[in-house]
Amino acid sequence: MELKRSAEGEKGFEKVFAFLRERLLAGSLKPGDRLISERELASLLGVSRPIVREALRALTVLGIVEIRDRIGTVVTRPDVSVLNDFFTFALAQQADMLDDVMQARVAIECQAIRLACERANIADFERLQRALAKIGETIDEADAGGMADFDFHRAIVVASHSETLTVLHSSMAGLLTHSHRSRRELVQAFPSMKTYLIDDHRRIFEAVIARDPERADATLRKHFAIGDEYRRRAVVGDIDKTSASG
Amino acid sequence: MELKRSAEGEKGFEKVFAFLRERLLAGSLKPGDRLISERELASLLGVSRPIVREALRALTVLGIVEIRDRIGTVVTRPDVSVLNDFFTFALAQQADMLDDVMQARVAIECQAIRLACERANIADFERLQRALAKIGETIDEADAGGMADFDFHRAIVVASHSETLTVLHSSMAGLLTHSHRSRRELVQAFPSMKTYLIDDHRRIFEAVIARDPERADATLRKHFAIGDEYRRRAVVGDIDKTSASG
DNA sequence: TTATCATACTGGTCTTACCACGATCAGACC
DNA sequence: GGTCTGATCGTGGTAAGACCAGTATGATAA
Repeated sequence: MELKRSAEGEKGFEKVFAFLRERLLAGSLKPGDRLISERELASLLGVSRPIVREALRALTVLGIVEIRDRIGTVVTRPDVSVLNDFFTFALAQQADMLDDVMQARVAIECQAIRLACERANIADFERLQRALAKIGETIDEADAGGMADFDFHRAIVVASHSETLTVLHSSMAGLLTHSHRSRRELVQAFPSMKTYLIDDHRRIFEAVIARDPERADATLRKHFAIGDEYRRRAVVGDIDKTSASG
Repeated sequence: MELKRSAEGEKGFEKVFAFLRERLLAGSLKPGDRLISERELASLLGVSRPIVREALRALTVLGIVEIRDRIGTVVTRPDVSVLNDFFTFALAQQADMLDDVMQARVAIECQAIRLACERANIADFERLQRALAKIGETIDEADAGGMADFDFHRAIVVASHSETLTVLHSSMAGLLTHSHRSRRELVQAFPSMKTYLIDDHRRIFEAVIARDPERADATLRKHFAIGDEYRRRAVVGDIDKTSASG
């Protein structure tokens, strides 16, 4: 009983969580490792099994460990789903967050495309090219078109070879997929969007090929701005077909 | 046939979690609301209290609810700590992620400063000015200097008035604080860093004041690039300072 | 009316116990 | 001797009941 006070009032759950976090952060617990059993952990830290399970469950939702039924608890590589969950909940309670998330997406992609200009390899180029072609093929389809659009943008982020940027971008994917689709549905309303979508993405692609970060960033940024403009026009019902691109 | 098992194999925890998620996503549970007690929830869903606590704990680490001792469980506004925890763990298991996180930070800040140029108000300007002054005052102190540096950058993000960008930036704060400090420790080694730090931040400030997104972005980006350069030089030993006691 | 206190909550935790299944190894069979 | 089989043990998954320590609230006493 007296050993419990290992760290100033840590209250059971905190104790277990801190214990595991320590090992995980210190690196003594690495992905693939199997934790000791819940019972051992419980007796080791002087807490009950339910408390241990609370801590393990907490680490599970954080994507740090995975509880395998009748097998044990193993450390996993950090997973994106946490961020997905978070954004899902966050968005549900703050609908106005969508614009915010969009801003974050722009941030991530514009940085990613700069890195992509430096780091992209042949495979990345090919993936981008395929995505670009797909955009042209599916220009008249809302669903497939939105998918192709998203794939292209994801290819940019992947080409940055930055795990963190990819993770962040993916975490917003769920939310933005909807955005992509609704944008695609505007194609029928704005014929000029076809050229906008195709030409813009082609210009972006070319900038990456040219390995010109500034141009790529600027082009991508303008691409987003024009997309916003279209959406704005759709909202106010200002249906026309002027210019585009630019 | 039993109602308990009618929920398509949902295994207790999943059942509770799904139940709460449903309410949270549907909006019937909003921030500030107090959930029913654990005991009620348990009997309502036909599970035991420890299971309910697992689910509540899961929501807690996701920053969705807050369990208040002897008060109850209340729904909170989405909190940053989730992302903090995630990035902390993720980084611990992938040390090479630090550079990646830095890239993400650059992404967030460069986007934030663009928004700040549009949205910043007087209070934001004042906060930036104070942070700028602080940087000058603490130029010779590693700890306080690093703090002032970070405060300035945080002020930029805050001035963007974007919740998501702020959240993301904050989530990387913990990791990057260390980076800031070590960078500050280079000041003694590179006297030229003093002018770099002061002048750069002043130029960034001025660009925001001028509400010039392009210039602000470019200046901030250059600021980061120069910082990288200093760090690179320090790594290759292009200096000869008190190499010990680092 | 006010102040005090008993009581019925709340969450926080522990304990014990059972289940179903995977892993393992001993023994039986080939 | 080698292989297959099966019982046992350990694992996670869960239930039920109990206790503690505070809080909130109401009733009672001043």
